[in-house]
Amino acid sequence: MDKKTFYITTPIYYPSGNPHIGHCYTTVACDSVARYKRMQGYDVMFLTGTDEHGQKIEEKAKADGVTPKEYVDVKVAQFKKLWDYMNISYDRYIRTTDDYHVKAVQTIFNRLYEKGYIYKGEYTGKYCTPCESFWTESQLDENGCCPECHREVKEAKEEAYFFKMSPFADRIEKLLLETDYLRPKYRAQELVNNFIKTGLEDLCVSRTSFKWGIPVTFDEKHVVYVWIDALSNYITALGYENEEYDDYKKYWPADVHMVAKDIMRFHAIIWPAMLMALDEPLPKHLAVHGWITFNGQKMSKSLGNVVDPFILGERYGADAIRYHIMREMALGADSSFSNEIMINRINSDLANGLGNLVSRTVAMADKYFGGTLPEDREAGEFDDDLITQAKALREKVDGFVDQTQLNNALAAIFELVSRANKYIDETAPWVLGKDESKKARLASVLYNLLETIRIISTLLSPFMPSTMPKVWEQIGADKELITYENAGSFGVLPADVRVNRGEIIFPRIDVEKEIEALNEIIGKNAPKEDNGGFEAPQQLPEIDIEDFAKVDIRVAQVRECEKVKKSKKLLKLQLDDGMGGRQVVSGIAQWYKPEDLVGKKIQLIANLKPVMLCGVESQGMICAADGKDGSAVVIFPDQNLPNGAKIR
RNA sequence: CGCGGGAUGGAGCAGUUCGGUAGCUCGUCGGGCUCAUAACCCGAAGGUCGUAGGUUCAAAUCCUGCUCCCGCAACCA
Repeated sequence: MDKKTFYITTPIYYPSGNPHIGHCYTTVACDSVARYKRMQGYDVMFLTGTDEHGQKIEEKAKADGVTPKEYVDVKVAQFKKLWDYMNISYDRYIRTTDDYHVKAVQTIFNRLYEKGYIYKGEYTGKYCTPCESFWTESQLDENGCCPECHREVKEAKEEAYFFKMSPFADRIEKLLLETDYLRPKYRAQELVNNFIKTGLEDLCVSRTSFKWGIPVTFDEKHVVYVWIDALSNYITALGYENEEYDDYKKYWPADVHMVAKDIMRFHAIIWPAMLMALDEPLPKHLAVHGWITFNGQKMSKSLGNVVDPFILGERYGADAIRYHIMREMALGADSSFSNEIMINRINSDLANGLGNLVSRTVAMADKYFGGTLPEDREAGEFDDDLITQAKALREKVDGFVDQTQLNNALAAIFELVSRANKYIDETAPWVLGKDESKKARLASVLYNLLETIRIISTLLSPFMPSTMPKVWEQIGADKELITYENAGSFGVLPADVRVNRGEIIFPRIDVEKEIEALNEIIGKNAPKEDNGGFEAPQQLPEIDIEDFAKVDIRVAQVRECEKVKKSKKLLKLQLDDGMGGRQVVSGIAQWYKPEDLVGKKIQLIANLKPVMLCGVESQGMICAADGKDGSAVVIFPDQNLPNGAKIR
């Protein structure tokens, strides 16, 4: 008799840096669902991995003076170390550099080509000759120039293979709007409006501008561009078109792909299109979650250090981190993360709520009965309410897990924790303890509490796998009693259950001291490691003095300044350049108000070819440095300089 | 008018689908209890639900205008 299967995946992460708390988010959630499903008796396949090709990796490796493979090997070890640390129970780890994956991708690519879904065409984009890089419109800087060197880019063409998307537009629209594939559903409208109604563009699936990728077998100068390489991991890892594994029939289609919202688009549109082209079944659900924001800002590499999961885990335990992440996470929405929020949550839910419940219950069993409950019982008035709620919990949690609403699942569990704490107050066991004739009643109360804790801890164990066994030890629950089946019934522990007082499960944390300690760690680590989060960009190729002489930089004074209406980044400046004045548009509106600039002297690149930005002409560019948080900082020359003075 | 999300007591959020006394967590204040990790339980204060109109017997909820914030606009979870 075959067990029902359940296949869940994380995205394959891009190892261009070290893993941070953001990566934990998706992975921990998937792990909890995977563990829950295993507990329910499913045959679970939980896949995670790394997406190891691409230009950025190639560059990073070069900068470090190693081969791309050497580079990713190191990073992958970091990822795996983090997953071990967070108790991630993945069944399989796929690397896109794995041999079997490479071959399978080539097969898939060839098949799509043979079917006529892939054709050779030309990729048109903005090309920066000095940097030898293509950029998309959105990657260009505020002046429409190369984001690396801020020089002008030009339209250029490159031979490339394309994947036809349009044949699948209708089916994808239906998938998004009429099925429950996408979670949360409300994002479907956005996708359809933005991408399908505007016409699905064919997708560039090969590149010739870098080498670190899977070669196209029939055209060796091309490598497979990210889509077909990365997305197909979900099936190659099961053995699709390869001999390494043989689980495709068993596990596909996936039950849940979990992703963060920034890659929703690829999983909501491109991935289904690929599968349709291959005539393979579509995954059942795509669960999209938001980002962890830190003090209102999106997580970034530099902030990643601030909430280094290893440091946090060391101080509070992996389970506490897991709990916080999942309790905070709502499907689709962002959730804020700060050390203070996390510590408060650990204190109120884990220490005060659950930990203390276990502690006081076990302590009373110990104190009044020497650790072993007598078998006499006497029911009382508050019992039914508690027992009913306890027995109903499993079904509630099941529902939320099936909807991948883990925050709600945890909320439901902790409602019962609250109920149990209240029950203690209602029944006042310490009063019963003083009256010899109430021993049977007291035993009932404590037994009911132990049973409630057993149910709670069983259902919580997929979320907090390393601490729940400690709870079982303390409440005297034998391992074989901890089952999903038993979590739905009351009265499982033996009547003469024996408890074992143990160490405190979730110690209370002193918020102020802890924040201080963390800040100290951050203070020590951050600047040393990376110059306050700032990485100096690579130096550009050498130029001679003639090249420099071509650039005409001058002092100019801002006469008037106003926002460009249609944009949020642009300011329109009227300058006195000593040559009759000119208008310049600059993308600094996020950091400067018009009144900050009026009257100031600035540095003007005077001979830059004029461009239209948001319908406004810009006859030059003003000099600004990149701040470490990505801001622009205008360089102001001395006020005494005459307008039009040359800078060299 | 590129697309979308949001604006609810001090903070963070739910409620808006199918209008009918505004709810949760944390925090604050008062009380209770003492088994427990200064934890637990009860109670209270605190919101004209961004703004201006409209529909209605009735609007946080439906419609319209406006303001502010945020995300996305093809490759960092």
